[in-house]
Amino acid sequence: MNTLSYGLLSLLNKSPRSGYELMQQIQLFWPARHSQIYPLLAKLQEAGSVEFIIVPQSDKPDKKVYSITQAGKNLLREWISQPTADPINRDELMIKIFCISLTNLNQAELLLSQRECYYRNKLLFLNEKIERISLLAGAPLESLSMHNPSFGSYMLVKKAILNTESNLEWCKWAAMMLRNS
Amino acid sequence: MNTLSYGLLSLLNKSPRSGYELMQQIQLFWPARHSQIYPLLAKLQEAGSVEFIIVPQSDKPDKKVYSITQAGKNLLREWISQPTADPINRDELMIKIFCISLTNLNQAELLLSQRECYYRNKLLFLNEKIERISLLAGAPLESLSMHNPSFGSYMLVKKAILNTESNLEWCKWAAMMLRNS
DNA sequence: TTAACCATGTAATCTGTTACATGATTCA
DNA sequence: TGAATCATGTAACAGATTACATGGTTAA
Repeated sequence: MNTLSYGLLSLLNKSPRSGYELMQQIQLFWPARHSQIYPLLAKLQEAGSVEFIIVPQSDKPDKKVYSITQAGKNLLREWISQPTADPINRDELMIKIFCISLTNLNQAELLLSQRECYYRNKLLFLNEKIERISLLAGAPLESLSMHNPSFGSYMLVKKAILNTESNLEWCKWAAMMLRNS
Repeated sequence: MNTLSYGLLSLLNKSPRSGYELMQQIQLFWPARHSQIYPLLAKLQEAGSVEFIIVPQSDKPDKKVYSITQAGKNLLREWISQPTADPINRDELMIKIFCISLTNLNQAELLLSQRECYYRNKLLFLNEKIERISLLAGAPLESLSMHNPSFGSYMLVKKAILNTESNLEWCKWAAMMLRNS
């Protein structure tokens, strides 16, 4: 059981999903490729933490829809009470910015504007996401209770939005610092 | 040449350092252990990107002090102009918060307060760091030019501070959301 | 007709963590 | 006396990425 396994269980704890859907939806809090997810799902199934049914589809390929078992829920609950590892952030851009004096102003401005664009798109995506959560929750988001099924998603997306906004702010500040050079 | 290698080169581009010092100083932008760094330094040296001298110390163990070579600088400069990978963030806490409804309010509040404490300490550390940069730079930080040797560090620490503040903000907001449950 | 999306899987490789190994100095 | 810091290295293992493999549908 590694962290990604718990991530998969946490999604399945909300509702049954296929491996493909899990792969798409876990990106926001634990980036992973399908080649990592499919073998883990098989292991979780062998261990009795999840089970699946094959759902035939006419327009698309058939899919395996996984559900969490009671054993899986217990595992997840136990894990929550164990010590939490520190967050890990790795960003190539910060290395490049750190030694930006090796290149010229244009290069530096390009790097920053590309990243600003990335964060802008991310914000658009996150705002769409929060609107979808709002519709699903059926209540004003600010008054959501911990037991509302949408609560977890809201907390997650809210954090992603705050972080992305602070990153955008930094991009603008950094570009300004460059222009004043 | 992987990203960590460029991270090491970017530090050596500022000034010569030992493997041990590199290990400590790279944590802020690319977390890595000494067991990853020492073999990479050996490879970089074989490739002619860095060189080292052994500096004997009386009170502490002798150390290898590495410097970047011209070839290393060229490598680094070329790398900056190549496409930049998206940033990667992984945080166990977000998985736990996502399925927090499995546990009780106390558990949830504990998780958040522990993380808040972590971010508070990080902020203290970063503020100390920025003061040291300020002393070193010998000029008001807000007017630092791109070619000042402290510019890169300032950009880096500034981003870390903005991010940590936004994370702290989220922690407080999330705790409030819980209390209103 | 070409690319994108849906859908699942395995193999090879690279990256990162934990553990093993050694040994001096300093501080509580 | 025991823990922490300085200092460098290797080995084993776990985690993550890229590439290989297959094949249908849909929209530009």
